[in-house]
Amino acid sequence: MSAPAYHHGDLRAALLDAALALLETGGVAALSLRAVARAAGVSAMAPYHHFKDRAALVAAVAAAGYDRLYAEKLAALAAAPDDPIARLVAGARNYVGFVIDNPALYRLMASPELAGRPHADLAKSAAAPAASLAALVAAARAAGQLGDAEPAAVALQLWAFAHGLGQLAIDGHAPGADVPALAESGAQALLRGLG
Amino acid sequence: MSAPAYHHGDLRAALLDAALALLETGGVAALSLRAVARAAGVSAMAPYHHFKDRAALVAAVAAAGYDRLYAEKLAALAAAPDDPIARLVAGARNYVGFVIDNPALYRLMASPELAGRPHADLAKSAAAPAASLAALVAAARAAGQLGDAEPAAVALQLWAFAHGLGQLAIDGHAPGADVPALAESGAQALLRGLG
DNA sequence: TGTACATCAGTGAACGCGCGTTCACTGATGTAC
DNA sequence: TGTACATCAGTGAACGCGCGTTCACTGATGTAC
Repeated sequence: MSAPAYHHGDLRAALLDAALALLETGGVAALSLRAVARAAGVSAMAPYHHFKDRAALVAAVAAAGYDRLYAEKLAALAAAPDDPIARLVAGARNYVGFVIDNPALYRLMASPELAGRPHADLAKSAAAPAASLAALVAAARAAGQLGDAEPAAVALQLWAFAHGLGQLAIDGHAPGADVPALAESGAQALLRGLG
Repeated sequence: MSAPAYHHGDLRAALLDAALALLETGGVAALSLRAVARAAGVSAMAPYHHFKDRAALVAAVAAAGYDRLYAEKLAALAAAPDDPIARLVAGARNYVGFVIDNPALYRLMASPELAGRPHADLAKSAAAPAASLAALVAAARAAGQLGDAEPAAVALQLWAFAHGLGQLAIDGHAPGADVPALAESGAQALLRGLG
């Protein structure tokens, strides 16, 4: 609780925190095992007791990102009282808000570096947001609010819009715009046009 | 014309070609000066006669990407006889097609690596697609096809949709989908809903 | 037409760097008896 | 309660790698006279 103990206590969590901080500072390129260890005040080898290799660390950071995205921005919508379309629109706004608040983390989550070979924990974490989107689209469809549009297609199109808008925003292509408002009006328009 | 000459002839173009090939093979990470030189069959130092440093090479590759995107996919739409909405929809389809055909190149073009400090040639090349989108939106607006929607917002929302759909597709999130068709129907719906 | 010479476009060796990862180790902790 | 010992979580030195970039160089080309 004072002098640095030999055993850290919760080094895994500390490494993930350090990785997140490095990520937002220097992007994915800054996410080296050595830098993370350094930032956590631990020897270069210590992370190997918690992560098989660099790829495992990167995947764990991304998985934590999906967990936060779902918990902070999407989970509440599943049980909200509003009608499905309104919840989808709110979801788009929230999603874009997450991207803007965590640019480097989101870029990592969407990075092709992870698309390579599959990582079990990551796949599980990434599935929650996708499932909540699919459920809302299905609910809207069941309520007759989407005409006869194909649910999987609607979900993909809505996701694409939110994903793209968030990326453009964090890449500096929407200077001065009220991006969350554009997320809402765009999602609304897309759903209306598809229905 | 036969034995490798001391003077290459057009090493700059050869280096850009080699860079493109490396990019599609191994992603941005594979785009090192040494690897490019190696692929072009030239010493590690030769590229420095054509590019100030690695960043300049990367920017030149991206600029070439924007040039191709505009020339192959967008330029013809400016003068096409169809009404503006139809041309915007076709532009979205073409844009997504480009992304799918050139995944690594597109990722580089959209990469934050380039957003850092500005590169004159790159900015010029990137401006052409943006300008053609803006012009089509303005034409649609003038033709009364977009109600009183704000043109800059419509352009950004449409771009976001195409950008996001392309990215999701190349990241493997649209397996089995007819992505260009989704680009069309989504753009159509978005524009209809916004107008 | 010939020659001198500046310039251009390449070479090749070398540097220092941060990286991922290996190896053999050691101190701290927990558990069986 | 005490002790033996397995296991866990850390250390620190060392490796080999590809990289960007520097330096001093050299062969090929083009131009002035």
